[in-house]
Amino acid sequence: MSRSARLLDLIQILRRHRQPVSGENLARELGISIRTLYRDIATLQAQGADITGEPGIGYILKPGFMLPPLMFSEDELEALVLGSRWVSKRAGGPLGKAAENALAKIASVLPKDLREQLDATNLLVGPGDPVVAGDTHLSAIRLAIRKERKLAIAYEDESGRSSERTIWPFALGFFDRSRVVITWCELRNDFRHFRADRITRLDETDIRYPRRKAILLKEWRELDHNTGKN
Amino acid sequence: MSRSARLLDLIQILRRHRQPVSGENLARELGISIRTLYRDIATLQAQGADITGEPGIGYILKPGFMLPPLMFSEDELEALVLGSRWVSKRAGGPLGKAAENALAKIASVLPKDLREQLDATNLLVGPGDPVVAGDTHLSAIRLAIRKERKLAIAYEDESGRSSERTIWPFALGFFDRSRVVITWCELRNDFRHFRADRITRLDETDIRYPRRKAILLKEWRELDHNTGKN
DNA sequence: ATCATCCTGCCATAATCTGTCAGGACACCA
DNA sequence: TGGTGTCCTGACAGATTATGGCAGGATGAT
Repeated sequence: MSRSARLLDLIQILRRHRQPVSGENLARELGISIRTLYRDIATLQAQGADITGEPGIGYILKPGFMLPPLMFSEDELEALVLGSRWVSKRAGGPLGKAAENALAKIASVLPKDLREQLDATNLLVGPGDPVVAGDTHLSAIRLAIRKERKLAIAYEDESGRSSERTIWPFALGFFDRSRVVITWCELRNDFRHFRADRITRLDETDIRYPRRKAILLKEWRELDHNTGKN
Repeated sequence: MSRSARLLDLIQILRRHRQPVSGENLARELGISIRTLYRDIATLQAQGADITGEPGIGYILKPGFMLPPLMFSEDELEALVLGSRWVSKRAGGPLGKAAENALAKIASVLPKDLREQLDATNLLVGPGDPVVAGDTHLSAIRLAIRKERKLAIAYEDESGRSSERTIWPFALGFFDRSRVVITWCELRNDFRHFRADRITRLDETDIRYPRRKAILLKEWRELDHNTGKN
C-alpha cells in the first residue's frame, strides 16, 4: 500500500472512532510501527487535518474529511464557486460561513494566477428576494438532522393556529424565500413539513429517533408532495 | 522538492502552455530526466488529469485544475453539496451538468459510508420560482467572458424597444428568476447589464476586448448600482 | 524515409521511508 | 512520590521507492 493511500486510511480509521484512540492501536490497524504512525500523524496535521494528540489519552480527529488530489475542469470549478457563493449569500449563518471557508480553502491551494481568477470569478449571485426570518433555529435543526435526534417545537401554521409537536427532522429544504424542515411528526404520525420561520420555539433533545434519516428521506421522496398539510 | 509538489508544478506548467509542449522541455523545466517525466505524466493521468500526448507533437492539458489533498469540515462539505445542488437545479445547462460532475467526482473518492451520506444529504434545494427562458445563450456568454471576447447582440428592453449593440461581457449574475450579463456597452460607452432572456440574437466574435475582465469587474463594483438603465 | 516525439522495460544508483532503540515530557492515579 | 499510559523527537541502519541512463519500439507529420 502506498504511503498516500495509508494516510487516507488513517483519516478513515480516526473518523470511525469517536473516542480517542492510542497511537499503538492505530499503528497495529495500519500494520506499521508506532514511529511511522507518529510521522504519518505529523504529515496529516501539516496538510490541515485537525488531529489532536494528548499524552495519556490518544488521538482524536475533529469531524471532517480529506479529499485526495482531484482534477476539476474549468466548468466544474466555476460551478463550485457559484454554488458556494449562493450558499454564502442565501443560506447565511454557520452554513454560509462554511461555504466561504470551503472556498478560501480551495483558493489557498491554487496557484496565484488561478486564485485571482477565482476571486474575480465572473459568476455572481444576485440579491434575490429577501429570505424570511427563522435563521435562529437553522443550526440546531441541521445538527438534529445530522445526529438523528428528536426536536420538540411550537409551531404556528399559515392560518395562525399554534401547536406543540415532537418531530423527527431528516431534511432541510432551501427555497427562494424560506427554509422548510422535513420531518416525521409524532402528533400526526405522518410526514409533515414546517417552515423554519414559523417555528416559535425549538427545544433540542438527546433522544435519537428510531429510524434512519436516509430511509425516511427515501420514503418521503416516494410520496405525492402536493398534499402538504400540517 | 517532493514528488507530489512536482506533480502539481507539472500541471501548472502544462496549464500555462496553450500549445503542445515536448516532454523534453517539460523535463528540463522541472529539472528531472525525461524518463521520470513519462512516469509523472502517467501518474497524473491515473489521477484523472486530462493530459494527451501525441508522438511528434507533445503534451497538452485540457483546461482544468488539480487540487492537492485537502481537509473539509462537515459543514464545509455540506455547503459544497448544497451549493452544487443549487447550481445543478437553478443554473441548468452545461454549468448545471458541471456541478453534478463535480459532486460525482468528490463522491467517487470518498469512502463508501461517506458517499452514501453525501447522496442522502439532508439539504435540499426547493423548486423556487421558474427561471425565465434565455438559457440558450448562457454557454456562449460564459465562454465569451472567460475568453474576454466581444459579443454582438440584439436586445429588447423592458418597454419593448429593440437595439443592436456590441458588448464586452465580464460577469454573469444569477438572480432567482433571471440571469443578467454585466458588460461594457460600446453603444452607450458605459457599463450596462442585459437580461439573458431579452437577448434576441447573439453573435460570438473572435475580437478580444481591450481591457481585463477583472479590472472591469472591479470598476463596476465601485459604482452605485441603482441606476441601471440600458 | 526521416524526424520528432511518445512510450516501455531493465537495471544500477540515489533518495526516501521505515523500524528499532533511546530518550524526554506530560497527565493522571495511587 | 513513583508508576503507568501516552505523545513526541532524534539517530541510524536497513527496506523500499524513485530516478536516470540506456536500448528499443511505435506513431504521425513532412
